[in-house]
Amino acid sequence: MKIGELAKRSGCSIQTIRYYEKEGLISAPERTEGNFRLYNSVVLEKLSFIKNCRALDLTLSEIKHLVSLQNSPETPCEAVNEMIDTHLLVVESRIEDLQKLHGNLKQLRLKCGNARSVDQCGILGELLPKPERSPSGTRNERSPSGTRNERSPSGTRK
Amino acid sequence: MKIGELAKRSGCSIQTIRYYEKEGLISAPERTEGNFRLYNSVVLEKLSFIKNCRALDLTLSEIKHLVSLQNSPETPCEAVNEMIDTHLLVVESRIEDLQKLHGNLKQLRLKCGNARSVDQCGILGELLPKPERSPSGTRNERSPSGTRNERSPSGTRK
DNA sequence: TGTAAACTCTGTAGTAACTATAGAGTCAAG
DNA sequence: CTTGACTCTATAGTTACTACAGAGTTTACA
Repeated sequence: MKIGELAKRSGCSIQTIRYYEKEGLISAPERTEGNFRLYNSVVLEKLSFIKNCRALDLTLSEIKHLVSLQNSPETPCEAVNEMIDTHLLVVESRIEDLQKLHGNLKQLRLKCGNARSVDQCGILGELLPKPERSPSGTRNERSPSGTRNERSPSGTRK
Repeated sequence: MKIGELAKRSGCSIQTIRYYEKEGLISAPERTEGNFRLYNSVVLEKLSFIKNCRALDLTLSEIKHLVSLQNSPETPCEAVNEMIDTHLLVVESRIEDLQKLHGNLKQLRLKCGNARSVDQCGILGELLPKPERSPSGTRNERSPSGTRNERSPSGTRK
Protein backbone atom coordinates (compact mmCIF):
# COMPACT_ATOMS: atom_id res chain seq x y z
CA MET A 1 0.00 0.00 0.00
CA LYS A 2 1.09 3.56 -0.62
CA ILE A 3 1.42 6.20 2.00
CA GLY A 4 -2.06 7.59 1.53
CA GLU A 5 -3.74 4.33 2.34
CA LEU A 6 -1.40 3.72 5.25
CA ALA A 7 -2.31 7.13 6.58
CA LYS A 8 -6.01 6.33 6.43
CA ARG A 9 -5.60 2.90 7.93
CA SER A 10 -3.28 3.98 10.69
CA GLY A 11 -4.89 7.27 11.57
CA CYS A 12 -1.57 9.07 11.20
CA SER A 13 -1.24 11.83 8.68
CA ILE A 14 0.98 11.39 5.66
CA GLN A 15 3.38 14.00 6.92
CA THR A 16 3.54 12.37 10.31
CA ILE A 17 4.45 9.03 8.76
CA ARG A 18 7.21 10.61 6.74
CA TYR A 19 8.34 12.44 9.86
CA TYR A 20 8.50 9.21 11.87
CA GLU A 21 10.58 7.71 9.11
CA LYS A 22 12.96 10.64 9.14
CA GLU A 23 13.26 10.39 12.91
CA GLY A 24 14.01 6.70 12.71
CA LEU A 25 10.88 5.49 14.48
CA ILE A 26 9.87 3.40 11.53
CA SER A 27 12.24 2.07 8.91
CA ALA A 28 12.34 3.38 5.37
CA PRO A 29 10.18 1.19 3.16
CA GLU A 30 10.80 0.06 -0.36
CA ARG A 31 9.95 2.35 -3.22
CA THR A 32 8.13 1.85 -6.47
CA GLU A 33 9.80 2.68 -9.74
CA GLY A 34 8.28 6.10 -9.51
CA ASN A 35 9.83 6.55 -6.05
CA PHE A 36 6.62 6.10 -4.09
CA ARG A 37 6.87 4.52 -0.67
CA LEU A 38 5.43 1.00 -0.57
CA TYR A 39 4.32 -0.44 2.77
CA ASN A 40 3.24 -3.82 4.01
CA SER A 41 0.90 -4.32 6.91
CA VAL A 42 3.65 -4.79 9.48
CA VAL A 43 4.18 -1.06 9.66
CA LEU A 44 0.57 -0.72 10.74
CA GLU A 45 1.45 -2.42 13.99
CA LYS A 46 4.44 -0.21 14.49
CA LEU A 47 2.40 2.89 13.95
CA SER A 48 -0.21 1.59 16.32
CA PHE A 49 2.45 1.04 18.95
CA ILE A 50 3.70 4.56 18.46
CA LYS A 51 0.20 5.93 18.70
CA ASN A 52 -0.43 4.08 21.91
CA CYS A 53 2.75 5.49 23.36
CA ARG A 54 1.93 9.00 22.20
CA ALA A 55 -1.48 8.71 23.81
CA LEU A 56 0.45 8.21 27.03
CA ASP A 57 2.42 11.32 26.20
CA LEU A 58 5.72 9.54 25.87
CA THR A 59 8.16 11.57 23.81
CA LEU A 60 9.37 10.36 20.48
CA SER A 61 12.81 9.78 21.90
CA GLU A 62 11.34 7.66 24.68
CA ILE A 63 9.40 5.73 22.08
CA LYS A 64 12.50 5.32 20.00
CA HIS A 65 14.16 3.84 23.03
CA LEU A 66 11.30 1.40 23.51
CA VAL A 67 11.45 0.41 19.87
CA SER A 68 15.13 -0.32 20.12
CA LEU A 69 14.49 -2.40 23.24
CA GLN A 70 11.93 -4.41 21.35
CA ASN A 71 14.63 -5.27 18.88
CA SER A 72 16.73 -6.95 21.54
CA PRO A 73 14.10 -9.09 23.24
CA GLU A 74 16.38 -10.90 25.62
CA THR A 75 17.57 -7.86 27.55
CA PRO A 76 15.93 -7.23 30.89
CA CYS A 77 12.97 -4.89 30.76
CA GLU A 78 13.88 -2.80 33.76
CA ALA A 79 14.53 0.14 31.52
CA VAL A 80 10.95 0.06 30.34
CA ASN A 81 9.62 0.10 33.86
CA GLU A 82 11.94 2.91 34.82
CA MET A 83 10.82 4.98 31.91
CA ILE A 84 7.20 4.58 32.86
CA ASP A 85 7.97 5.38 36.49
CA THR A 86 9.87 8.50 35.52
CA HIS A 87 7.08 9.48 33.24
CA LEU A 88 4.58 9.03 36.04
CA LEU A 89 6.57 11.43 38.19
CA VAL A 90 6.65 14.00 35.43
CA VAL A 91 2.92 13.76 34.90
CA GLU A 92 2.31 14.02 38.63
CA SER A 93 4.35 17.15 38.96
CA ARG A 94 2.63 18.68 35.97
CA ILE A 95 -0.71 17.99 37.57
CA GLU A 96 0.45 19.59 40.79
CA ASP A 97 1.67 22.66 38.99
CA LEU A 98 -1.56 23.00 37.14
CA GLN A 99 -3.61 22.63 40.27
CA LYS A 100 -1.68 25.40 41.97
CA LEU A 101 -2.17 27.46 38.87
CA HIS A 102 -5.85 26.76 38.94
CA GLY A 103 -6.09 27.91 42.52
CA ASN A 104 -4.24 31.09 41.73
CA LEU A 105 -6.43 31.82 38.77
CA LYS A 106 -9.62 31.22 40.72
CA GLN A 107 -8.50 33.52 43.45
CA LEU A 108 -7.54 36.10 40.92
CA ARG A 109 -10.90 35.84 39.27
CA LEU A 110 -12.62 36.72 42.55
CA LYS A 111 -10.86 40.05 42.61
CA CYS A 112 -13.05 41.55 39.97
CA GLY A 113 -16.77 41.60 39.37
CA ASN A 114 -17.88 42.63 35.94
CA ALA A 115 -18.86 46.06 34.81
CA ARG A 116 -15.86 47.96 35.98
CA SER A 117 -13.51 49.90 33.83
CA VAL A 118 -10.02 48.71 33.20
CA ASP A 119 -8.36 51.12 35.58
CA GLN A 120 -10.49 49.77 38.42
CA CYS A 121 -10.23 46.17 37.38
CA GLY A 122 -9.36 44.04 40.36
CA ILE A 123 -7.61 41.49 38.25
CA LEU A 124 -5.30 43.86 36.47
CA GLY A 125 -4.62 45.54 39.77
CA GLU A 126 -3.64 42.25 41.27
CA LEU A 127 -1.25 41.49 38.47
CA LEU A 128 0.66 44.69 38.94
CA PRO A 129 3.94 44.39 40.79
CA LYS A 130 2.79 46.02 44.02
CA PRO A 131 -0.47 45.75 45.92
CA GLU A 132 -0.66 49.52 46.07
CA ARG A 133 -0.15 50.67 42.59
CA SER A 134 1.42 54.02 42.14
CA PRO A 135 0.40 56.26 39.25
CA SER A 136 3.68 56.37 37.41
CA GLY A 137 7.38 56.53 37.69
CA THR A 138 7.84 56.13 41.38
CA ARG A 139 11.11 54.84 42.53
CA ASN A 140 10.90 51.26 43.14
CA GLU A 141 13.20 48.93 44.97
CA ARG A 142 13.34 45.17 44.68
CA SER A 143 9.82 44.12 44.11
CA PRO A 144 9.62 40.82 45.92
CA SER A 145 6.38 39.86 44.29
CA GLY A 146 7.58 36.63 42.83
CA THR A 147 4.45 34.56 43.07
CA ARG A 148 6.41 31.60 41.90
CA ASN A 149 9.97 30.52 41.87
CA GLU A 150 12.00 32.76 39.66
CA ARG A 151 12.91 29.98 37.35
CA SER A 152 10.60 29.24 34.48
CA PRO A 153 7.01 28.34 35.21
CA SER A 154 8.22 24.79 34.79
CA GLY A 155 6.66 22.63 32.22
CA THR A 156 3.08 23.51 32.74
CA ARG A 157 2.31 24.97 29.37
CA LYS A 158 1.19 22.81 26.50
CA MET B 1 20.51 50.91 33.68
CA LYS B 2 21.70 48.62 30.95
CA ILE B 3 20.13 45.32 30.05
CA GLY B 4 22.36 43.23 32.28
CA GLU B 5 21.30 45.02 35.40
CA LEU B 6 17.69 44.97 34.32
CA ALA B 7 17.97 41.24 33.82
CA LYS B 8 19.31 40.76 37.32
CA ARG B 9 16.78 43.06 38.90
CA SER B 10 13.80 41.68 37.02
CA GLY B 11 14.72 38.04 37.08
CA CYS B 12 14.25 37.80 33.33
CA SER B 13 17.16 36.75 31.18
CA ILE B 14 18.74 39.23 28.80
CA GLN B 15 17.51 37.31 25.80
CA THR B 16 14.03 37.18 27.20
CA ILE B 17 13.96 40.93 27.64
CA ARG B 18 15.08 41.46 24.08
CA TYR B 19 12.54 38.90 22.97
CA TYR B 20 9.74 40.71 24.79
CA GLU B 21 10.81 43.90 23.09
CA LYS B 22 10.75 42.26 19.69
CA GLU B 23 7.30 40.86 20.41
CA GLY B 24 6.02 44.25 21.45
CA LEU B 25 5.36 43.42 25.09
CA ILE B 26 7.67 46.16 26.26
CA SER B 27 8.57 49.19 24.25
CA ALA B 28 11.98 49.74 22.77
CA PRO B 29 14.07 51.83 25.15
CA GLU B 30 16.49 54.61 24.33
CA ARG B 31 19.99 53.72 23.34
CA THR B 32 23.37 54.99 24.39
CA GLU B 33 25.77 56.34 21.81
CA GLY B 34 27.26 52.88 21.59
CA ASN B 35 23.80 51.45 20.85
CA PHE B 36 23.27 49.87 24.25
CA ARG B 37 19.72 49.72 25.57
CA LEU B 38 19.11 52.12 28.43
CA TYR B 39 16.24 51.44 30.81
CA ASN B 40 14.55 53.30 33.60
CA SER B 41 12.80 51.65 36.48
CA VAL B 42 9.34 51.78 34.92
CA VAL B 43 10.15 48.80 32.79
CA LEU B 44 10.75 46.82 35.95
CA GLU B 45 7.07 47.07 36.73
CA LYS B 46 6.14 46.00 33.26
CA LEU B 47 8.39 42.99 33.45
CA SER B 48 6.99 42.15 36.83
CA PHE B 49 3.49 42.31 35.41
CA ILE B 50 4.50 40.04 32.59
CA LYS B 51 6.14 37.63 34.98
CA ASN B 52 3.05 37.48 37.12
CA CYS B 53 0.98 36.73 34.08
CA ARG B 54 3.40 34.09 32.86
CA ALA B 55 3.32 32.47 36.27
CA LEU B 56 -0.40 32.07 35.62
CA ASP B 57 0.50 30.52 32.30
CA LEU B 58 -1.11 33.22 30.23
CA THR B 59 0.27 33.29 26.71
CA LEU B 60 2.30 36.21 25.48
CA SER B 61 -0.50 37.18 23.15
CA GLU B 62 -2.95 37.19 26.04
CA ILE B 63 -0.54 39.32 27.99
CA LYS B 64 -0.13 41.62 25.06
CA HIS B 65 -3.86 42.03 25.05
CA LEU B 66 -3.88 42.88 28.74
CA VAL B 67 -1.12 45.40 28.24
CA SER B 68 -3.06 47.10 25.51
CA LEU B 69 -6.13 47.18 27.74
CA GLN B 70 -4.10 48.86 30.43
CA ASN B 71 -3.34 51.58 27.96
CA SER B 72 -7.01 52.44 27.57
CA PRO B 73 -8.07 52.60 31.20
CA GLU B 74 -11.63 53.75 30.64
CA THR B 75 -12.79 50.73 28.67
CA PRO B 76 -14.81 48.15 30.54
CA CYS B 77 -12.80 45.31 31.96
CA GLU B 78 -15.07 42.52 30.89
CA ALA B 79 -12.48 41.33 28.43
CA VAL B 80 -10.04 40.76 31.27
CA ASN B 81 -12.49 38.67 33.18
CA GLU B 82 -13.39 36.68 30.13
CA MET B 83 -9.79 35.93 29.41
CA ILE B 84 -9.26 34.63 32.91
CA ASP B 85 -12.42 32.56 32.71
CA THR B 86 -11.37 31.07 29.41
CA HIS B 87 -7.98 30.38 30.79
CA LEU B 88 -9.48 28.64 33.77
CA LEU B 89 -11.33 26.32 31.45
CA VAL B 90 -8.18 25.54 29.54
CA VAL B 91 -6.30 24.75 32.71
CA GLU B 92 -9.14 22.61 33.95
CA SER B 93 -9.22 20.55 30.81
CA ARG B 94 -5.48 20.13 30.88
CA ILE B 95 -5.71 18.84 34.41
CA GLU B 96 -8.40 16.41 33.40
CA ASP B 97 -6.33 15.14 30.50
CA LEU B 98 -3.33 14.65 32.69
CA GLN B 99 -5.31 12.83 35.31
CA LYS B 100 -6.62 10.39 32.75
CA LEU B 101 -3.09 9.98 31.51
CA HIS B 102 -1.90 9.33 35.00
CA GLY B 103 -4.50 6.64 35.48
CA ASN B 104 -3.53 4.98 32.25
CA LEU B 105 0.13 5.06 33.11
CA LYS B 106 -0.43 3.63 36.54
CA GLN B 107 -2.45 0.82 35.17
CA LEU B 108 0.16 0.17 32.55
CA ARG B 109 2.85 0.08 35.16
CA LEU B 110 1.06 -2.71 36.98
CA LYS B 111 1.39 -4.94 33.96
CA CYS B 112 5.02 -5.64 34.54
CA GLY B 113 7.04 -6.56 37.57
CA ASN B 114 10.76 -6.16 37.28
CA ALA B 115 13.24 -8.79 36.28
CA ARG B 116 11.64 -9.93 33.11
CA SER B 117 13.18 -9.80 29.70
CA VAL B 118 11.93 -7.42 27.12
CA ASP B 119 10.01 -9.99 25.12
CA GLN B 120 8.00 -10.88 28.21
CA CYS B 121 7.60 -7.35 29.42
CA GLY B 122 4.01 -6.72 30.32
CA ILE B 123 4.25 -3.05 29.52
CA LEU B 124 5.60 -3.47 26.04
CA GLY B 125 3.07 -6.17 25.45
CA GLU B 126 0.29 -3.87 26.47
CA LEU B 127 1.46 -1.20 24.09
CA LEU B 128 1.35 -3.49 21.11
CA PRO B 129 -1.66 -3.21 18.84
CA LYS B 130 -3.06 -6.71 19.35
CA PRO B 131 -6.82 -6.47 19.76
CA GLU B 132 -7.05 -9.72 21.74
CA ARG B 133 -3.92 -9.94 23.79
CA SER B 134 -4.78 -11.34 27.19
CA PRO B 135 -8.08 -12.47 28.69
CA SER B 136 -8.26 -9.19 30.59
CA GLY B 137 -9.30 -7.29 27.53
CA THR B 138 -12.76 -5.93 28.02
CA ARG B 139 -12.80 -2.46 26.63
CA ASN B 140 -9.30 -2.48 25.32
CA GLU B 141 -9.03 -1.98 21.62
CA ARG B 142 -7.69 1.25 20.30
CA SER B 143 -5.43 3.70 22.00
CA PRO B 144 -5.88 3.55 25.75
CA SER B 145 -8.59 6.18 26.09
CA GLY B 146 -7.10 8.68 23.77
CA THR B 147 -6.28 11.76 25.68
CA ARG B 148 -4.59 13.09 22.63
CA ASN B 149 -7.05 13.56 19.82
CA GLU B 150 -5.37 13.29 16.50
CA ARG B 151 -6.13 16.80 15.40
CA SER B 152 -4.99 19.27 17.97
CA PRO B 153 -1.85 18.97 19.99
CA SER B 154 -4.26 19.83 22.82
CA GLY B 155 -1.43 20.79 25.04
CA THR B 156 -0.87 18.17 27.61
CA ARG B 157 2.82 18.03 27.02
CA LYS B 158 5.09 20.69 28.46
C1' DT C 1 -3.89 9.14 -27.12
C1' DG C 2 -4.43 13.16 -24.41
C1' DT C 3 -5.38 15.20 -20.32
C1' DA C 4 -7.14 16.24 -15.95
C1' DA C 5 -7.46 14.74 -11.32
C1' DA C 6 -5.51 12.54 -7.68
C1' DC C 7 -1.67 11.13 -5.63
C1' DT C 8 3.23 11.35 -4.13
C1' DC C 9 7.92 13.32 -3.78
C1' DT C 10 11.50 16.58 -1.38
C1' DG C 11 12.38 20.54 1.01
C1' DT C 12 11.27 24.43 3.61
C1' DA C 13 8.84 27.28 6.95
C1' DG C 14 5.79 27.83 10.69
C1' DT C 15 4.10 26.86 15.55
C1' DA C 16 5.42 28.94 21.53
C1' DA C 17 8.43 30.95 24.27
C1' DC C 18 12.21 31.10 24.87
C1' DT C 19 17.72 29.48 25.12
C1' DA C 20 22.17 29.33 23.20
C1' DT C 21 25.33 30.18 20.36
C1' DA C 22 28.62 33.19 16.66
C1' DG C 23 30.91 37.03 15.54
C1' DA C 24 31.24 41.67 16.13
C1' DG C 25 31.32 46.03 18.59
C1' DT C 26 31.60 49.02 23.22
C1' DC C 27 33.25 50.30 27.54
C1' DA C 28 35.98 50.52 31.98
C1' DA C 29 40.04 49.44 34.51
C1' DG C 30 44.87 48.59 34.92
C1' DC D 1 46.96 49.43 24.99
C1' DT D 2 45.22 45.46 26.25
C1' DT D 3 42.24 42.58 28.79
C1' DG D 4 37.88 41.33 30.28
C1' DA D 5 33.18 42.21 30.94
C1' DC D 6 29.47 43.67 28.72
C1' DT D 7 26.35 44.43 24.75
C1' DC D 8 24.77 44.20 19.88
C1' DT D 9 22.32 41.55 15.85
C1' DA D 10 21.24 37.51 13.65
C1' DT D 11 20.61 32.76 13.51
C1' DA D 12 19.66 28.05 15.00
C1' DG D 13 17.84 24.95 18.23
C1' DT D 14 14.04 23.01 21.14
C1' DT D 15 9.00 19.44 20.27
C1' DA D 16 6.05 17.01 17.31
C1' DC D 17 4.19 17.93 14.12
C1' DT D 18 1.34 20.84 10.12
C1' DA D 19 1.18 23.32 5.88
C1' DC D 20 2.67 24.74 2.08
C1' DA D 21 5.50 25.11 -2.87
C1' DG D 22 6.81 23.15 -6.83
C1' DA D 23 7.79 19.13 -9.01
C1' DG D 24 6.99 14.39 -10.67
C1' DT D 25 3.82 9.95 -11.04
C1' DT D 26 -0.20 7.37 -11.68
C1' DT D 27 -4.99 6.57 -12.79
C1' DA D 28 -9.46 7.42 -14.91
C1' DC D 29 -11.91 8.77 -18.47
C1' DA D 30 -13.22 10.94 -23.01
